[in-house]
Amino acid sequence: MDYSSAAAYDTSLNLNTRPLRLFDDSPPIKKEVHSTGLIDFGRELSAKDESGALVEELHRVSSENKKLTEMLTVMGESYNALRSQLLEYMSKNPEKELSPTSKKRKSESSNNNNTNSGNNILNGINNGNSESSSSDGESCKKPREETIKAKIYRSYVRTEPSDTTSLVVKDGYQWRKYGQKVTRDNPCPRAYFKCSFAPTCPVKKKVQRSVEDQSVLVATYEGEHNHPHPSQVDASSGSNRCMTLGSVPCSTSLGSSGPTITLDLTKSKSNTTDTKSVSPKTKTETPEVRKFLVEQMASSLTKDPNFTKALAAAISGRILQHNSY
DNA sequence: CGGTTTTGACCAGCGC
DNA sequence: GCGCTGGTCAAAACCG
Repeated sequence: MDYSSAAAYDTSLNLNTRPLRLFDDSPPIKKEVHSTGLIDFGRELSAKDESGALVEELHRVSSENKKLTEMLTVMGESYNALRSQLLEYMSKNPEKELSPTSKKRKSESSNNNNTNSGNNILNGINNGNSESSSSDGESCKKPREETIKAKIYRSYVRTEPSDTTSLVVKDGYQWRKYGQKVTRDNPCPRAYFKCSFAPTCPVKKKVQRSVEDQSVLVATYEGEHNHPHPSQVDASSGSNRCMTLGSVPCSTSLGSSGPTITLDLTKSKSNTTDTKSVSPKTKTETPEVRKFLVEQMASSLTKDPNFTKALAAAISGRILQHNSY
């Protein structure tokens, strides 16, 4: 997931996580003092200007805080509205939604159609419900079908544009590749992985490049890990391997244990330009792809009821951190 | 030497 | 029944 693509739709929060710039190496106040040549009064003017600037910054931070609170409220309302709509729709159309077909392959193809249309922004939240419902009606199916009951998640990972051959999605887990296949609707091969961290872990992963934008890897996870995350087991390795998706600073991961969201608030605006330079492919991808990526990201964020809390805590923590200096 | 990757073969679902 | 397709298996190759 790349926020540079999201920026095109102005979904970024555009947060000023460094509101106080008074202690930078080159504060504008001192420059102004030097430029006016009032060296004798510079110290006094600087103190007055600093206090004035402090008040101004305080007002600005307060307004931003208020703005953020409003945004969080709107986001929560949107989430609730979206969720109620989904529940209402599912209650009205249980047979359509829960059991599109009784056949495995058919259900997946319909799933792909939803993905390509870009309308189903809730895709990936919990396709397992529909799958399990469909398989419940087919109890005579072979044991292999039982794996369908597992939850299915889909995540999108942008890779280096120059790297068009790798099918590696770094999500922190250990995967063993057991197959590769070229599918009909996509010239790029699809790789099949099994979780090798635990011998009994049933989770499988399919990785294939997007047809529309080959710099985007589509990873489909099936099942839930029956073991803790490797980063939690091997804490010494640390450093959030799971969230280091290539060089992308911000990412979403729809893991089986629930969505894990990282907002790298430490990145300055200058770094966002670096992100853009990393993925010049953004210019060539279609608006549909970008819109879908944004919708995927938005759904990943809004689906987590704790997201607003975490976001507010992170922002307030950053502000307080800078205020304490 | 053990784990991983590659790759052709095989199997099962589905449409005609 | 047959062909197409996706998913999986398993032997060989590869690698640290």
